[in-house]
Amino acid sequence: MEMATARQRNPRGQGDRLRDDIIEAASRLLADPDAPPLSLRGVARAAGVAATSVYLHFADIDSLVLAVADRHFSELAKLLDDVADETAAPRDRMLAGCLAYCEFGLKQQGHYKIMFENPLPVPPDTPQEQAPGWSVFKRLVDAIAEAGDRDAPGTAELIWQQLHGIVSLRISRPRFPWKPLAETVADAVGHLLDGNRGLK
Amino acid sequence: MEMATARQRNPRGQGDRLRDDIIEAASRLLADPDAPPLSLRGVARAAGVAATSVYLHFADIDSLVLAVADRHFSELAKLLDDVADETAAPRDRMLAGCLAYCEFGLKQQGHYKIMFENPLPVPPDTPQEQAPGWSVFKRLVDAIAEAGDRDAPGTAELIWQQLHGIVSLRISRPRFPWKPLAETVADAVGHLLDGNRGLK
DNA sequence: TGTACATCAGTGAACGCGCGTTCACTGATGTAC
DNA sequence: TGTACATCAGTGAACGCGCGTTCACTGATGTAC
Repeated sequence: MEMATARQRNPRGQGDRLRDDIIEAASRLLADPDAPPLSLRGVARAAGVAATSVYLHFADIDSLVLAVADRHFSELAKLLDDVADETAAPRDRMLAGCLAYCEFGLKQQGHYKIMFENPLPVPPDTPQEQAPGWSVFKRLVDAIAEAGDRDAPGTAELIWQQLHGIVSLRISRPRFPWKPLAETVADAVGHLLDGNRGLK
Repeated sequence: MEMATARQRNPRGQGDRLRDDIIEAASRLLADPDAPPLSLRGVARAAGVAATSVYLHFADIDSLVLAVADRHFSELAKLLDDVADETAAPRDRMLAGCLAYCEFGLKQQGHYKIMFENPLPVPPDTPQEQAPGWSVFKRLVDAIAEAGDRDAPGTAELIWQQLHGIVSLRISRPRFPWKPLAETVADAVGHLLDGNRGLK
């Protein structure tokens, strides 16, 4: 029964603010990685609004989930940019980005699952560069290229898969005696980067 | 409306056969990675049995899901043993096991998700060695040790995470232009094994 | 040999609940004349 | 300046459905005497 405090109606011309509130509410509900599947009525309840009001902004829950995911992809991209700005050496910058990715996933487990653990309901003819999360992957490729790797796209593919495994398994196996996160990430990336030709 | 053909009642003393049929039916429903959440009534329907009959063998769906997962963990362990028996050289054997793990996950996407993509409803005081999937992880550690790695548990942790990422992302991003599976696995494992100290 | 009884392997009706979706409605705020 | 009307930002009742769970029940098969 997580009712929001009573809303007052938005002023004229600002009806879109409800859209934000609904995304916010859905995001709150999805934060719990073990949350039951999102329901339209549940979201409306959490947003403090009539069930039917959700229809004013979203055709169905799928497009709402997509909007939530989009929001968090932007958030993650911004986070990665911030981290990159704070680090000078390209290789350290790349590593810091990888660690930040994992920390984001482990702090926001429910959101991470929405973003990366099932196919998002995107139209089937969407080009890769507009696929959800593309901007995040692109940042990884660029960081790896700047770190001097001779096959940045290939290495990025490997490293992304490694990082995702690190996050995903720690979410699904919280009781496994994992090594400390920073150590694991540094170790894994160190091995995968540029074939580890004695660079480390 | 996927009704099974009409059942006849099991003979006396063989009531446990329904238990198997229910697990079978649930497994069938869970094979689809995009299947809606398992429902008790759905399983009963698929097993061709009254909804209440599920209670004769399972207290709730959680324990049914656990039974399904257990079954597939055994199946995967056996598969890995079979693969190991067919390969002589320790390093090749290890690599073949890794590839088999990924192929299993990609062929049985729904089951893989149940097994590895969320915490299974196991009692919180279960020791690691009885955690679901432990036997699979143990096989990986052993295979890595036999391949001559000097830190088999540590390397196994890294490789497991890598393999899981490979499978999980290919399930959730089916339209991403992934490299061929065997190539990716060989490449990743080659880098991670024993610090890749020029062994390859 | 018969027969009463216990057990086993399920069934079927009924309940209350939350869900997605529809439809007509409300009431404040702006705009045209 | 007044007033009719349009628009905007939602609401509330109602529907049919599938769900988990309860409860008393059925009917075949074995067992005791």
